[in-house]
Amino acid sequence: MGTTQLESVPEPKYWHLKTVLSEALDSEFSVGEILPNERDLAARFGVARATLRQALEQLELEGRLQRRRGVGTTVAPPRVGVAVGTEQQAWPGGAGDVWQAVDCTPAAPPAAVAAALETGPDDTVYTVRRSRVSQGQPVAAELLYVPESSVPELSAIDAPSGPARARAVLRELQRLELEGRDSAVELGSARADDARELDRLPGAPVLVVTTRFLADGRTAALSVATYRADTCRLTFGDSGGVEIHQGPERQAS
Amino acid sequence: MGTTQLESVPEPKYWHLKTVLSEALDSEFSVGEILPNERDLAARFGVARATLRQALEQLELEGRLQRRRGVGTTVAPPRVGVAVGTEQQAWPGGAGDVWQAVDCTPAAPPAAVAAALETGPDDTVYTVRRSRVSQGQPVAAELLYVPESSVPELSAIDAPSGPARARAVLRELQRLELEGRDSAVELGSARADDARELDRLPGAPVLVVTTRFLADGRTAALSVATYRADTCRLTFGDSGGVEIHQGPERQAS
DNA sequence: AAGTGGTCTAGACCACCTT
DNA sequence: AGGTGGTCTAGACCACTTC
Repeated sequence: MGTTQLESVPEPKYWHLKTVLSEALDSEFSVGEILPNERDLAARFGVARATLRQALEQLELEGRLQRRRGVGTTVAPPRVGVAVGTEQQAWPGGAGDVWQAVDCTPAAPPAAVAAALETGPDDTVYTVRRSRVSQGQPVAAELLYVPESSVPELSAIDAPSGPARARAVLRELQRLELEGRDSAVELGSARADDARELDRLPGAPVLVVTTRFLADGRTAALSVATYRADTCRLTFGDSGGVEIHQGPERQAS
Repeated sequence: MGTTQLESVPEPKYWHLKTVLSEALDSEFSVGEILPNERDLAARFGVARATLRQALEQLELEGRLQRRRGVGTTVAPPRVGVAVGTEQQAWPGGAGDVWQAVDCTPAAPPAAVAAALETGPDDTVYTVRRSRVSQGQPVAAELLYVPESSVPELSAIDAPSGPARARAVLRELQRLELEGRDSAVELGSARADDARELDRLPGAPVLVVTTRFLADGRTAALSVATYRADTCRLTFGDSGGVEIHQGPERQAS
Protein backbone atom coordinates (compact mmCIF):
# COMPACT_ATOMS: atom_id res chain seq x y z
CA MET A 1 0.00 0.00 0.00
CA GLY A 2 1.14 3.47 0.93
CA THR A 3 4.44 2.39 2.47
CA THR A 4 6.60 3.96 -0.21
CA GLN A 5 10.09 2.57 0.23
CA LEU A 6 12.30 5.61 0.25
CA GLU A 7 15.74 5.14 1.75
CA SER A 8 15.75 1.52 0.72
CA VAL A 9 19.44 1.58 1.58
CA PRO A 10 19.61 3.60 4.79
CA GLU A 11 22.86 5.49 5.06
CA PRO A 12 24.89 4.62 8.16
CA LYS A 13 24.92 7.38 10.75
CA TYR A 14 28.68 7.79 10.71
CA TRP A 15 28.65 8.16 6.94
CA HIS A 16 26.05 10.89 7.03
CA LEU A 17 27.91 12.49 9.91
CA LYS A 18 31.10 12.49 7.90
CA THR A 19 29.36 14.31 5.06
CA VAL A 20 27.91 16.92 7.37
CA LEU A 21 31.23 17.49 9.10
CA SER A 22 33.05 17.63 5.78
CA GLU A 23 30.78 20.40 4.56
CA ALA A 24 31.15 22.25 7.83
CA LEU A 25 34.94 22.06 7.47
CA ASP A 26 34.72 23.64 4.04
CA SER A 27 32.43 26.47 5.04
CA GLU A 28 32.89 27.22 8.70
CA PHE A 29 36.43 26.33 9.68
CA SER A 30 39.91 27.47 8.81
CA VAL A 31 43.10 25.46 8.54
CA GLY A 32 44.58 24.94 11.97
CA GLU A 33 41.37 25.71 13.82
CA ILE A 34 40.48 23.48 16.78
CA LEU A 35 37.21 21.58 16.68
CA PRO A 36 35.04 21.03 19.77
CA ASN A 37 36.06 17.92 21.68
CA GLU A 38 34.64 14.52 20.83
CA ARG A 39 32.21 14.35 23.75
CA ASP A 40 30.69 17.71 22.90
CA LEU A 41 30.49 16.93 19.20
CA ALA A 42 28.83 13.58 19.87
CA ALA A 43 26.26 15.23 22.14
CA ARG A 44 25.61 17.96 19.60
CA PHE A 45 24.85 15.42 16.86
CA GLY A 46 22.98 13.12 19.20
CA VAL A 47 25.18 10.06 18.66
CA ALA A 48 27.46 7.93 20.79
CA ARG A 49 31.06 8.97 20.99
CA ALA A 50 32.17 5.80 19.18
CA THR A 51 29.98 6.68 16.23
CA LEU A 52 31.34 10.19 16.04
CA ARG A 53 34.86 8.81 16.22
CA GLN A 54 34.14 6.58 13.22
CA ALA A 55 33.36 9.70 11.19
CA LEU A 56 36.43 11.56 12.48
CA GLU A 57 38.64 8.58 11.65
CA GLN A 58 37.53 8.68 8.02
CA LEU A 59 38.11 12.41 7.77
CA GLU A 60 41.57 11.97 9.26
CA LEU A 61 42.27 9.19 6.75
CA GLU A 62 41.36 11.59 3.97
CA GLY A 63 43.74 14.19 5.34
CA ARG A 64 41.03 16.64 6.37
CA LEU A 65 41.64 16.44 10.13
CA GLN A 66 44.53 15.95 12.46
CA ARG A 67 44.04 14.51 15.94
CA ARG A 68 46.53 14.59 18.77
CA ARG A 69 46.03 12.95 22.13
CA GLY A 70 45.89 15.39 24.98
CA VAL A 71 45.54 18.30 22.60
CA GLY A 72 42.51 18.08 20.36
CA THR A 73 41.30 17.81 16.79
CA THR A 74 42.39 20.43 14.28
CA VAL A 75 41.64 21.15 10.64
CA ALA A 76 44.53 19.81 8.58
CA PRO A 77 46.30 21.82 5.89
CA PRO A 78 46.13 20.46 2.32
CA ARG A 79 48.41 17.50 1.74
CA VAL A 80 51.94 18.29 0.70
CA GLY A 81 53.12 16.90 -2.60
CA VAL A 82 56.34 14.94 -2.27
CA ALA A 83 58.21 13.90 -5.39
CA VAL A 84 59.16 10.25 -5.52
CA GLY A 85 59.32 9.58 -9.25
CA THR A 86 61.86 11.68 -11.04
CA GLU A 87 64.21 14.49 -9.87
CA GLN A 88 66.47 11.80 -8.48
CA GLN A 89 67.27 9.56 -11.39
CA ALA A 90 70.38 8.77 -9.49
CA TRP A 91 71.63 6.78 -6.57
CA PRO A 92 70.43 7.56 -3.08
CA GLY A 93 72.73 10.13 -1.55
CA GLY A 94 73.52 11.74 -4.90
CA ALA A 95 73.29 15.45 -5.63
CA GLY A 96 69.95 16.95 -4.72
CA ASP A 97 68.90 14.03 -2.56
CA VAL A 98 66.20 15.12 -0.14
CA TRP A 99 66.91 12.36 2.38
CA GLN A 100 68.95 12.66 5.52
CA ALA A 101 71.07 9.74 6.65
CA VAL A 102 70.50 8.71 10.25
CA ASP A 103 72.58 5.63 10.82
CA CYS A 104 73.72 2.35 9.35
CA THR A 105 74.04 -1.14 10.75
CA PRO A 106 75.37 -4.24 9.05
CA ALA A 107 72.94 -7.08 9.74
CA ALA A 108 71.04 -9.90 8.12
CA PRO A 109 67.89 -8.36 6.60
CA PRO A 110 64.34 -9.73 6.89
CA ALA A 111 63.80 -12.84 4.80
CA ALA A 112 61.56 -11.03 2.32
CA VAL A 113 64.25 -8.43 1.65
CA ALA A 114 66.96 -11.05 1.28
CA ALA A 115 64.81 -12.77 -1.33
CA ALA A 116 64.37 -9.57 -3.33
CA LEU A 117 68.11 -8.87 -3.15
CA GLU A 118 68.91 -12.46 -4.04
CA THR A 119 71.39 -12.64 -1.21
CA GLY A 120 72.05 -15.68 0.87
CA PRO A 121 70.84 -15.87 4.45
CA ASP A 122 74.35 -15.28 5.80
CA ASP A 123 75.46 -12.45 3.50
CA THR A 124 75.74 -9.19 5.38
CA VAL A 125 73.59 -6.35 4.16
CA TYR A 126 74.01 -2.75 5.26
CA THR A 127 70.77 -1.27 6.53
CA VAL A 128 70.81 2.49 6.19
CA ARG A 129 68.15 4.44 8.04
CA ARG A 130 67.18 7.77 6.50
CA SER A 131 64.48 10.31 7.13
CA ARG A 132 62.78 12.87 4.97
CA VAL A 133 61.45 16.23 6.12
CA SER A 134 59.20 18.52 4.15
CA GLN A 135 58.03 21.94 5.30
CA GLY A 136 59.28 21.34 8.80
CA GLN A 137 57.36 18.10 9.25
CA PRO A 138 58.76 14.56 9.07
CA VAL A 139 57.02 12.91 6.14
CA ALA A 140 58.85 9.66 5.62
CA ALA A 141 61.20 7.10 7.12
CA GLU A 142 63.28 4.82 4.95
CA LEU A 143 65.23 1.62 5.28
CA LEU A 144 67.75 1.26 2.50
CA TYR A 145 69.25 -2.20 2.13
CA VAL A 146 72.66 -2.36 0.47
CA PRO A 147 74.26 -5.79 0.13
CA GLU A 148 77.96 -5.87 0.83
CA SER A 149 78.61 -6.98 -2.74
CA SER A 150 77.40 -3.59 -3.99
CA VAL A 151 80.01 -1.69 -1.99
CA PRO A 152 83.06 -3.97 -2.12
CA GLU A 153 85.59 -1.21 -1.38
CA LEU A 154 83.95 -0.21 1.87
CA SER A 155 85.97 -0.94 4.96
CA ALA A 156 84.54 -0.81 8.42
CA ILE A 157 87.35 1.53 9.46
CA ASP A 158 86.10 4.18 7.06
CA ALA A 159 83.40 5.37 9.37
CA PRO A 160 83.04 4.18 12.90
CA SER A 161 79.88 5.97 13.92
CA GLY A 162 76.26 6.02 12.68
CA PRO A 163 75.52 8.82 10.22
CA ALA A 164 79.11 8.89 8.98
CA ARG A 165 79.04 5.21 8.12
CA ALA A 166 75.69 5.67 6.39
CA ARG A 167 77.16 8.40 4.20
CA ALA A 168 80.19 6.24 3.46
CA VAL A 169 77.95 3.45 2.19
CA LEU A 170 76.00 5.87 0.00
CA ARG A 171 79.24 7.31 -1.35
CA GLU A 172 80.53 3.89 -2.31
CA LEU A 173 77.24 3.19 -4.08
CA GLN A 174 77.88 6.07 -6.50
CA ARG A 175 80.73 4.07 -8.07
CA LEU A 176 78.27 1.69 -9.66
CA GLU A 177 76.47 2.68 -12.81
CA LEU A 178 72.74 2.92 -12.23
CA GLU A 179 70.88 1.05 -14.94
CA GLY A 180 67.31 1.63 -13.84
CA ARG A 181 64.80 1.63 -11.06
CA ASP A 182 61.32 0.46 -10.48
CA SER A 183 58.99 1.26 -7.65
CA ALA A 184 55.75 0.09 -6.14
CA VAL A 185 53.31 1.90 -3.87
CA GLU A 186 50.97 0.20 -1.46
CA LEU A 187 49.02 0.91 1.68
CA GLY A 188 50.42 -0.23 5.00
CA SER A 189 50.33 0.59 8.67
CA ALA A 190 53.20 2.13 10.56
CA ARG A 191 55.44 -0.13 12.61
CA ALA A 192 56.27 1.09 16.09
CA ASP A 193 59.67 2.55 15.16
CA ASP A 194 58.43 4.27 12.01
CA ALA A 195 55.45 5.66 13.91
CA ARG A 196 57.75 7.25 16.46
CA GLU A 197 59.85 8.84 13.74
CA LEU A 198 56.76 10.10 11.88
CA ASP A 199 55.19 11.48 15.05
CA ARG A 200 52.17 9.21 14.72
CA LEU A 201 50.70 6.33 16.70
CA PRO A 202 51.63 2.78 15.74
CA GLY A 203 49.27 1.43 13.11
CA ALA A 204 48.74 4.80 11.46
CA PRO A 205 48.11 4.46 7.72
CA VAL A 206 51.20 4.88 5.57
CA LEU A 207 52.10 4.68 1.92
CA VAL A 208 54.95 2.23 1.48
CA VAL A 209 57.15 2.93 -1.52
CA THR A 210 59.42 0.03 -2.42
CA THR A 211 62.16 0.88 -4.89
CA ARG A 212 64.64 -1.46 -6.51
CA PHE A 213 67.89 0.00 -7.86
CA LEU A 214 69.36 -1.95 -10.75
CA ALA A 215 73.05 -2.12 -11.62
CA ASP A 216 75.26 -4.79 -13.13
CA GLY A 217 72.10 -6.58 -14.23
CA ARG A 218 70.95 -7.22 -10.69
CA THR A 219 69.32 -5.51 -7.73
CA ALA A 220 72.10 -3.45 -6.21
CA ALA A 221 70.02 -1.84 -3.47
CA LEU A 222 66.50 -1.89 -2.14
CA SER A 223 64.66 0.96 -0.50
CA VAL A 224 61.54 0.65 1.62
CA ALA A 225 60.20 4.12 2.35
CA THR A 226 57.23 4.76 4.62
CA TYR A 227 55.28 7.98 4.00
CA ARG A 228 52.58 9.45 6.22
CA ALA A 229 49.40 8.77 4.30
CA ASP A 230 47.44 11.50 6.04
CA THR A 231 49.71 14.37 5.10
CA CYS A 232 51.37 13.26 1.86
CA ARG A 233 50.51 13.17 -1.81
CA LEU A 234 53.15 11.25 -3.75
CA THR A 235 53.96 12.78 -7.12
CA PHE A 236 55.45 11.05 -10.13
CA GLY A 237 56.37 12.22 -13.56
CA ASP A 238 57.42 15.31 -15.45
CA SER A 239 56.46 18.03 -13.03
CA GLY A 240 54.72 18.61 -9.77
CA GLY A 241 51.60 16.55 -10.03
CA VAL A 242 48.00 17.58 -9.84
CA GLU A 243 46.28 18.87 -6.79
CA ILE A 244 42.58 18.13 -6.52
CA HIS A 245 41.09 19.49 -3.37
CA GLN A 246 37.48 19.60 -2.34
CA GLY A 247 36.60 23.05 -1.15
CA PRO A 248 37.75 26.51 -0.22
CA GLU A 249 40.93 26.80 1.80
CA ARG A 250 41.48 29.52 4.31
CA GLN A 251 44.22 30.16 6.79
CA ALA A 252 43.69 30.32 10.52
CA SER A 253 44.44 33.68 12.02
CA MET B 1 62.62 -1.31 44.95
CA GLY B 2 61.85 -4.51 43.17
CA THR B 3 59.15 -3.10 40.98
CA THR B 4 61.19 -3.20 37.84
CA GLN B 5 59.37 -1.14 35.27
CA LEU B 6 59.16 -3.43 32.29
CA GLU B 7 56.47 -2.66 29.74
CA SER B 8 56.66 1.01 30.60
CA VAL B 9 54.63 1.56 27.46
CA PRO B 10 51.95 -1.13 27.64
CA GLU B 11 51.02 -2.35 24.19
CA PRO B 12 47.32 -1.94 23.36
CA LYS B 13 45.43 -5.21 23.30
CA TYR B 14 44.35 -4.88 19.68
CA TRP B 15 47.93 -4.28 18.62
CA HIS B 16 49.20 -7.37 20.35
CA LEU B 17 46.24 -9.28 18.98
CA LYS B 18 47.10 -8.15 15.48
CA THR B 19 50.63 -9.46 15.88
CA VAL B 20 49.44 -12.81 17.17
CA LEU B 21 46.89 -13.17 14.39
CA SER B 22 49.42 -12.11 11.79
CA GLU B 23 51.81 -14.85 12.88
CA ALA B 24 48.99 -17.37 12.92
CA LEU B 25 48.09 -16.39 9.36
CA ASP B 26 51.65 -17.04 8.26
CA SER B 27 52.00 -20.40 9.90
CA GLU B 28 48.59 -21.98 10.27
CA PHE B 29 46.38 -20.71 7.46
CA SER B 30 46.31 -20.94 3.69
CA VAL B 31 45.17 -18.36 1.16
CA GLY B 32 41.41 -18.47 0.82
CA GLU B 33 40.85 -20.28 4.08
CA ILE B 34 37.97 -19.11 6.26
CA LEU B 35 38.72 -17.89 9.78
CA PRO B 36 36.43 -18.56 12.75
CA ASN B 37 33.76 -15.91 13.10
CA GLU B 38 34.36 -12.73 15.08
CA ARG B 39 32.37 -13.79 18.13
CA ASP B 40 34.28 -17.05 18.46
CA LEU B 41 37.64 -15.38 17.88
CA ALA B 42 36.90 -12.69 20.47
CA ALA B 43 35.92 -15.32 23.01
CA ARG B 44 38.99 -17.39 22.25
CA PHE B 45 41.29 -14.43 22.89
CA GLY B 46 39.27 -13.18 25.84
CA VAL B 47 38.51 -9.73 24.44
CA ALA B 48 35.40 -7.84 23.42
CA ARG B 49 34.28 -8.19 19.86
CA ALA B 50 35.02 -4.52 19.17
CA THR B 51 38.63 -5.00 20.20
CA LEU B 52 39.02 -8.02 18.00
CA ARG B 53 37.49 -6.10 15.12
CA GLN B 54 40.08 -3.36 15.57
CA ALA B 55 42.80 -5.93 14.96
CA LEU B 56 40.99 -7.44 11.97
CA GLU B 57 40.50 -4.00 10.45
CA GLN B 58 44.23 -3.38 10.50
CA LEU B 59 44.99 -6.73 8.94
CA GLU B 60 42.43 -6.04 6.23
CA LEU B 61 44.01 -2.62 5.63
CA GLU B 62 47.33 -4.37 5.13
CA GLY B 63 45.81 -6.73 2.61
CA ARG B 64 46.18 -9.82 4.76
CA LEU B 65 42.45 -10.50 5.26
CA GLN B 66 39.28 -10.09 3.29
CA ARG B 67 35.95 -9.69 5.05
CA ARG B 68 32.53 -10.00 3.44
CA ARG B 69 29.26 -9.40 5.22
CA GLY B 70 27.11 -12.47 5.46
CA VAL B 71 29.99 -14.70 4.41
CA GLY B 72 32.98 -14.48 6.71
CA THR B 73 36.63 -13.55 6.97
CA THR B 74 39.11 -15.19 4.62
CA VAL B 75 42.86 -15.09 4.18
CA ALA B 76 43.60 -12.73 1.29
CA PRO B 77 45.94 -13.64 -1.58
CA PRO B 78 49.04 -11.46 -2.03
CA ARG B 79 48.30 -8.07 -3.54
CA VAL B 80 48.28 -7.90 -7.30
CA GLY B 81 50.73 -5.52 -8.91
CA VAL B 82 49.03 -3.14 -11.31
CA ALA B 83 51.16 -1.00 -13.61
CA VAL B 84 50.28 2.67 -13.57
CA GLY B 85 53.56 4.31 -14.54
CA THR B 86 54.84 3.25 -17.92
CA GLU B 87 53.54 0.76 -20.52
CA GLN B 88 51.03 3.38 -21.53
CA GLN B 89 53.08 6.38 -22.48
CA ALA B 90 50.17 7.21 -24.70
CA TRP B 91 46.68 8.58 -24.58
CA PRO B 92 43.96 6.71 -22.74
CA GLY B 93 42.30 4.34 -25.15
CA GLY B 94 45.46 3.81 -27.18
CA ALA B 95 46.93 0.44 -28.12
CA GLY B 96 47.41 -1.85 -25.15
CA ASP B 97 45.20 0.15 -22.85
CA VAL B 98 43.97 -1.99 -19.99
CA TRP B 99 40.90 0.10 -19.26
CA GLN B 100 37.39 -0.61 -20.42
CA ALA B 101 35.12 2.28 -21.36
CA VAL B 102 31.76 2.23 -19.61
CA ASP B 103 29.98 5.40 -20.60
CA CYS B 104 30.38 9.08 -21.22
CA THR B 105 28.31 12.10 -20.25
CA PRO B 106 28.89 15.73 -21.13
CA ALA B 107 28.50 17.79 -17.99
CA ALA B 108 30.07 20.51 -15.90
CA PRO B 109 32.77 18.85 -13.76
CA PRO B 110 33.37 19.40 -10.05
CA ALA B 111 34.88 22.78 -9.31
CA ALA B 112 38.25 21.29 -8.34
CA VAL B 113 38.50 19.49 -11.68
CA ALA B 114 37.49 22.58 -13.62
CA ALA B 115 40.27 24.48 -11.87
CA ALA B 116 42.88 21.88 -12.82
CA LEU B 117 41.67 21.85 -16.42
CA GLU B 118 41.55 25.65 -16.48
CA THR B 119 38.10 25.57 -18.02
CA GLY B 120 35.37 28.05 -17.30
CA PRO B 121 32.38 27.08 -15.19
CA ASP B 122 30.13 26.82 -18.26
CA ASP B 123 32.46 24.94 -20.62
CA THR B 124 31.23 21.43 -21.23
CA VAL B 125 33.59 18.64 -20.25
CA TYR B 126 33.12 15.03 -21.27
CA THR B 127 33.25 12.69 -18.30
CA VAL B 128 34.28 9.21 -19.39
CA ARG B 129 33.77 6.39 -16.91
CA ARG B 130 36.12 3.46 -17.28
CA SER B 131 36.87 0.38 -15.24
CA ARG B 132 39.89 -1.82 -14.87
CA VAL B 133 39.85 -5.54 -14.20
CA SER B 134 42.86 -7.64 -13.20
CA GLN B 135 42.80 -11.37 -12.69
CA GLY B 136 39.04 -11.49 -12.77
CA GLN B 137 38.61 -8.88 -10.05
CA PRO B 138 37.67 -5.23 -10.48
CA VAL B 139 40.63 -3.23 -9.22
CA ALA B 140 39.93 0.33 -10.23
CA ALA B 141 37.30 2.80 -11.37
CA GLU B 142 38.24 5.91 -13.30
CA LEU B 143 36.70 9.22 -14.20
CA LEU B 144 38.43 10.76 -17.21
CA TYR B 145 37.64 14.42 -17.79
CA VAL B 146 38.09 15.63 -21.37
CA PRO B 147 37.25 19.27 -22.08
CA GLU B 148 35.40 19.85 -25.32
CA SER B 149 38.29 21.94 -26.56
CA SER B 150 40.50 18.81 -26.61
CA VAL B 151 38.19 17.00 -29.03
CA PRO B 152 36.92 19.77 -31.32
CA GLU B 153 35.95 17.45 -34.19
CA LEU B 154 33.63 15.38 -32.04
CA SER B 155 29.99 15.69 -32.92
CA ALA B 156 27.23 14.41 -30.72
CA ILE B 157 25.79 12.48 -33.64
CA ASP B 158 28.91 10.33 -33.83
CA ALA B 159 27.87 8.10 -30.98
CA PRO B 160 24.48 8.24 -29.41
CA SER B 161 24.86 5.70 -26.65
CA GLY B 162 27.17 5.27 -23.64
CA PRO B 163 30.24 3.09 -24.34
CA ALA B 164 30.24 4.03 -28.01
CA ARG B 165 30.40 7.70 -27.24
CA ALA B 166 33.14 7.08 -24.69
CA ARG B 167 35.21 5.32 -27.34
CA ALA B 168 34.55 8.14 -29.79
CA VAL B 169 35.91 10.68 -27.33
CA LEU B 170 39.02 8.58 -26.70
CA ARG B 171 39.53 8.17 -30.44
CA GLU B 172 39.37 11.90 -31.02
CA LEU B 173 41.90 12.40 -28.25
CA GLN B 174 44.50 10.42 -30.21
CA ARG B 175 44.70 13.23 -32.77
CA LEU B 176 46.49 15.44 -30.29
CA GLU B 177 50.19 14.96 -29.70
CA LEU B 178 50.86 13.88 -26.14
CA GLU B 179 53.63 16.00 -24.64
CA GLY B 180 53.84 14.53 -21.18
CA ARG B 181 52.04 13.34 -18.11
CA ASP B 182 52.38 13.63 -14.41
CA SER B 183 50.62 11.71 -11.69
CA ALA B 184 50.02 11.83 -7.99
CA VAL B 185 49.02 9.07 -5.58
CA GLU B 186 47.19 9.62 -2.33
CA LEU B 187 45.02 7.78 0.13
CA GLY B 188 41.28 8.27 0.00
CA SER B 189 38.05 6.54 0.84
CA ALA B 190 35.68 5.14 -1.73
CA ARG B 191 32.66 7.19 -2.71
CA ALA B 192 29.39 5.29 -2.88
CA ASP B 193 29.46 4.78 -6.66
CA ASP B 194 33.10 3.72 -6.77
CA ALA B 195 32.53 1.37 -3.86
CA ARG B 196 29.74 -0.37 -5.74
CA GLU B 197 31.91 -0.79 -8.81
CA LEU B 198 34.85 -2.08 -6.75
CA ASP B 199 32.67 -4.50 -4.79
CA ARG B 200 33.48 -2.82 -1.49
CA LEU B 201 31.57 -0.88 1.13
CA PRO B 202 31.48 2.92 0.93
CA GLY B 203 34.42 4.43 2.76
CA ALA B 204 36.75 1.55 1.98
CA PRO B 205 40.37 2.70 1.67
CA VAL B 206 41.46 3.42 -1.89
CA LEU B 207 44.55 4.71 -3.64
CA VAL B 208 43.60 7.69 -5.78
CA VAL B 209 45.82 8.22 -8.81
CA THR B 210 45.38 11.62 -10.42
CA THR B 211 47.00 11.97 -13.84
CA ARG B 212 47.28 15.06 -15.97
CA PHE B 213 47.80 14.63 -19.71
CA LEU B 214 49.64 17.49 -21.35
CA ALA B 215 49.26 18.56 -24.99
CA ASP B 216 49.45 21.90 -26.75
CA GLY B 217 51.14 23.29 -23.65
CA ARG B 218 48.07 22.79 -21.48
CA THR B 219 46.17 20.10 -19.62
CA ALA B 220 44.26 18.28 -22.32
CA ALA B 221 42.67 15.65 -20.09
CA LEU B 222 42.55 14.70 -16.44
CA SER B 223 42.14 11.21 -15.03
CA VAL B 224 41.09 10.39 -11.47
CA ALA B 225 41.50 6.65 -10.93
CA THR B 226 40.43 4.92 -7.73
CA TYR B 227 42.24 1.66 -6.91
CA ARG B 228 41.29 -0.82 -4.18
CA ALA B 229 43.96 -0.27 -1.54
CA ASP B 230 43.47 -3.68 0.05
CA THR B 231 44.17 -5.73 -3.05
CA CYS B 232 46.45 -3.52 -5.18
CA ARG B 233 50.13 -2.67 -5.31
CA LEU B 234 50.72 0.15 -7.80
CA THR B 235 53.89 -0.30 -9.82
CA PHE B 236 55.89 2.40 -11.56
CA GLY B 237 59.01 2.36 -13.63
CA ASP B 238 61.03 0.08 -15.85
CA SER B 239 59.59 -3.30 -15.04
CA GLY B 240 57.20 -5.00 -12.73
CA GLY B 241 58.05 -3.60 -9.34
CA VAL B 242 59.19 -5.31 -6.22
CA GLU B 243 57.15 -7.65 -4.13
CA ILE B 244 57.92 -7.69 -0.44
CA HIS B 245 55.72 -10.06 1.45
CA GLN B 246 55.93 -11.09 5.04
CA GLY B 247 55.79 -14.81 5.30
CA PRO B 248 55.23 -18.13 3.58
CA GLU B 249 52.41 -18.36 1.10
CA ARG B 250 50.41 -21.47 0.59
CA GLN B 251 47.36 -22.20 -1.48
CA ALA B 252 44.08 -23.39 -0.01
CA SER B 253 43.08 -26.87 -1.08
C1' DA C 1 44.21 19.02 38.28
C1' DA C 2 41.66 19.29 34.29
C1' DG C 3 40.85 18.29 29.64
C1' DT C 4 41.92 15.82 25.46
C1' DG C 5 41.95 11.77 22.41
C1' DG C 6 42.89 6.41 22.69
C1' DT C 7 41.38 1.94 24.34
C1' DC C 8 38.04 -1.36 25.99
C1' DT C 9 33.70 -3.51 27.40
C1' DA C 10 29.12 -6.04 27.00
C1' DG C 11 25.61 -5.74 25.17
C1' DA C 12 21.88 -4.73 21.03
C1' DC C 13 20.06 -4.54 16.44
C1' DC C 14 20.64 -4.53 11.37
C1' DA C 15 21.93 -5.91 6.43
C1' DC C 16 23.44 -9.46 3.84
C1' DC C 17 24.36 -14.21 2.29
C1' DT C 18 23.64 -19.16 2.44
C1' DT C 19 20.78 -22.99 3.13
C1' DA D 1 16.01 -19.53 9.47
C1' DG D 2 20.39 -19.15 10.90
C1' DG D 3 24.94 -17.34 10.60
C1' DT D 4 28.05 -13.72 9.16
C1' DG D 5 30.07 -9.13 9.40
C1' DG D 6 28.51 -3.92 9.96
C1' DT D 7 26.58 -0.40 12.95
C1' DC D 8 25.50 1.66 17.36
C1' DT D 9 25.12 2.50 22.31
C1' DA D 10 26.45 4.11 27.13
C1' DG D 11 29.29 3.65 29.82
C1' DA D 12 34.52 3.03 31.95
C1' DC D 13 39.40 3.70 32.37
C1' DC D 14 43.97 5.10 30.51
C1' DA D 15 47.84 8.01 28.33
C1' DC D 16 49.05 12.29 27.22
C1' DT D 17 49.29 17.41 27.21
C1' DT D 18 48.53 21.76 29.19
C1' DC D 19 47.73 24.89 32.89
